[in-house]
Amino acid sequence: MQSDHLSLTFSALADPTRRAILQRLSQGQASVGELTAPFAISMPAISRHLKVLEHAGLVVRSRNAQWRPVQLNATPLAEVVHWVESYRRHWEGAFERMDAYLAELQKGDSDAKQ
Amino acid sequence: MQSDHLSLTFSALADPTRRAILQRLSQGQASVGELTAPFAISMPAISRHLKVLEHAGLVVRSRNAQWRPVQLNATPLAEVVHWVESYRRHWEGAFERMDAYLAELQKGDSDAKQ
DNA sequence: TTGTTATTTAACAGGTACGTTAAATGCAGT
DNA sequence: ACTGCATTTAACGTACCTGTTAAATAACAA
Repeated sequence: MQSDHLSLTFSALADPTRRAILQRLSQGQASVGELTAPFAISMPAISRHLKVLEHAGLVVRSRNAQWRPVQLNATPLAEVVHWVESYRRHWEGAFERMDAYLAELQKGDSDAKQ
Repeated sequence: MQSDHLSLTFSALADPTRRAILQRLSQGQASVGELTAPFAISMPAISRHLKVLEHAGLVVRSRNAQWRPVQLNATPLAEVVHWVESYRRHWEGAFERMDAYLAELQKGDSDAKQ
């Protein structure tokens, strides 16, 4: 496992089950049982996923009797957005080039038809 | 390895060597040898990292004599930003609560001093 | 053809990820 | 203390990740 924070966050997000858990939590806190229900995997497996998310700082846990409610903490995602945003000009550049290319294609098309 | 695109992208980004490669490529295309130089790992290892990045669509490769130039393709990052942005209100909410908390602390502080 | 350079593939090792089932823990109620 | 419920930990298997070195491949140059 990586120790730098960004790697930790990205690898936590790299699993679709964990992203689904975050999505569920974006609607409010939930118990481990509630989080397990929608999936076809065992509760221990979900418990491990929660440990990964907690270690990445993406969820926080508390205690309420025998329940361990899980709550979303989205703050590490700000770091992700910051990192990704530094590449924005590159993907926007690529989209523009694609647009120009498609426009050129279309132009060539209508030229051909005339 | 995950097959859904977002998982593929996130796990490609979860490695600091691969992120460093992307950063280098944001300044222009490079050969495998050039990409290997700054790191303390072997060229086959870099070659494998490039395969992962290519599989995630984050780089594209071409051929020029015996060189295989690598070029950044940032378009998959648009998908990442889109996913992460849907959580923006959550982390901004958290920051606001933190600000309010700090303001409250400071207020309590100056009250105490008077 | 032969040699040189750039890169990839093969074969291997060690560590990590993710799932399972069974046992342990923690808390509440009787 | 005993029972029941929610959750975690333990033990295990399988597969994947990341690195290594040595061999294979591809393109050029003589």
